[in-house]
Parts: sequence; C-alpha cells; structure tokens
Amino acid sequence: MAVARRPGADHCGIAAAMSVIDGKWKVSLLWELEQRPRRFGELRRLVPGVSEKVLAAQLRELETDGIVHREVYDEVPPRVEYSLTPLGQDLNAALEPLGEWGTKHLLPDSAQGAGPVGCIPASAKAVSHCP
Amino acid sequence: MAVARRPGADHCGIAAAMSVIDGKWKVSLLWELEQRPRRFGELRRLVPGVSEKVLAAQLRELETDGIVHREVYDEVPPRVEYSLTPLGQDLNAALEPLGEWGTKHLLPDSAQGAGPVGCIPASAKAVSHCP
DNA sequence: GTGGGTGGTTACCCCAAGGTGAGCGAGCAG
DNA sequence: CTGCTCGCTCACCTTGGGGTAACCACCCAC
Repeated sequence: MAVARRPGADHCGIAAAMSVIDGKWKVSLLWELEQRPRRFGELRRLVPGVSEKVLAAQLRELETDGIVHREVYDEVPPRVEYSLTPLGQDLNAALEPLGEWGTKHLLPDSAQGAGPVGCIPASAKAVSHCP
Repeated sequence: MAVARRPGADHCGIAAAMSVIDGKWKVSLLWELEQRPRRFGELRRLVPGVSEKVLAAQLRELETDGIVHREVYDEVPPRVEYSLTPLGQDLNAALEPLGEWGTKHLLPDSAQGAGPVGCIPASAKAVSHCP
C-alpha cells in the first residue's frame, strides 16, 4: 500500500475502502477486470508500465481482500484467470461516482461525448485500458 | 502524493480523482471540513497523528486542486480557516458510495445502526473525527 | 538447440512521502 | 523576563512501495 496503514481504517468506511484500493495499479486492475476475466499476461499487456512483481503482489492483495477471484487451470501452458468477485463488482460500482467526478472536473477536455463515463470510449477497438 | 503520479491521470477520471485524494490524510481532512470550516490547529487536533508539516502540505495540495478554500484573517493571534469549495463538496459526495461500501463490507462490526453512513455516529458528543 | 510463451519468485536498489524537531514573529498572561 | 499560542517553514532522517533484472519449470515450434 502506498500509504502505510491508513489512519482509522478499522472504524471508518472511507479509510477502509481507500486502504483496499491503495496501490499504484489497483484501480487500473479493477477496471480491466470489470470488462471480463483476465489472465496474468493479459493484464500485464493491458496495464502498461506495471512490473510483473508488483502486478502479482497487487493481485494477491486484492485476492486476500476478497475483491478478485483467482482460478488456476492445470493445463500444460499454465493458465490463471483473475475475475471480480461480487464484492469487487460492488466496489467498482462504488467507484463510479468518483470516476464521474474526475472526468467532469479534472480532465483537460477530451472524449466528452463518449461512452458511459468510465474511461474507455464505447467505440474502443483494440485499445481497452483505462489509465 | 503517496503514489507517484498515478498512471493515466490525464485521461482517466478515476485515476485523476485518486491522484487528488492521494495522501495519507486527505480523506480525513475532507471529512472534517465537510462538517464546517476549520482552523489549522483545530484540524491538527481533530486528525490525530498528522504532523504539522504534512497537514500544511496536504491542505496546500487540496487548495491548489481547488478542493478547499483558505481564508486568512489578519488578526493578532493569526487565524486561518479552511473550508470546502463547491468542487470539494462534490468530491465528498462522490466519495460517499465508497464509504458506504467500506462500512458495509469491510468494517468488523460496529455502529451499524448509527448515523447517515459516513463515520461519525450521529450521537457524537465531543468526538468528531472519522478515522 | 534455440527461441518463445506460460505464471510466477527472489534479490537488490531507489526515491519520495511522511515523521521529527527546531525556529519564527507578534502579542498577551504571569 | 519568561513562557505560551498560532500558523506555519526549514532541515534532516526513516520507511517501504515500487522498479529492475535474473531465474525457474514446463512445453511447443522452428
């Protein structure tokens, strides 16, 4: 976590939530996983800039927090799929207003007529990652 | 900011918003300022654990981001009051679902019948800080 | 045998966020 | 004269999250 144990995470909802999404890439991962289940290498490609070590670490944190589910398929090229749990979907929903606020008030000016509100323009072809 | 320039903060609403509330104490400050305007020393007392240096720094960041307003009264014991701008109030509103999610899914179990949803039990007497 | 792709782990280093403590300039209480 | 309050600022120092790179074991295609 970027912020060492957020103060009062044990009795304040916002602080607790913040401590869960704390980590440079967590919201990006949440965003990618919201689309559909993803594989490790897929996430690495979709979220440019993340290192394998940190990707593995943050996925593991999200898993122990009950946000993502990790499914290992015992095939011959090993395969692992990460997906959002119901809890994770709730979290993403709870993050939506924040994203709305950000796009409305902070973003320079772009894609103002586009999709729902998140990040990806609804017309996205190959590009799919939010940040 | 705890996380060095969140990836894609320039074209993703959530990342942009996260970069604004990034900082160990920002959400606590937001919470305290939502109640009413506060003075510097007041905030220091309300948010236990924060150092003066960091308090000043994060308030300044919030100010340059247009989240809080800083009013200096040129009196003889110097007085400075911080308050939320409309933008800051919007931000706080956008954070509410996140707080709801946190209290519902993360908090051990406490004050479940209490106030609105944020942090403070509606019956708060002297205690008033959220985290 | 060489390269690529699979999903990781390990060791090591860096830097910025945050903590610590001191000081300041004016005024008032004792 | 000393100390206390208020709202900071300035030097340090520490901490740990994140980056870098090497390595592993297994298999397939060339």
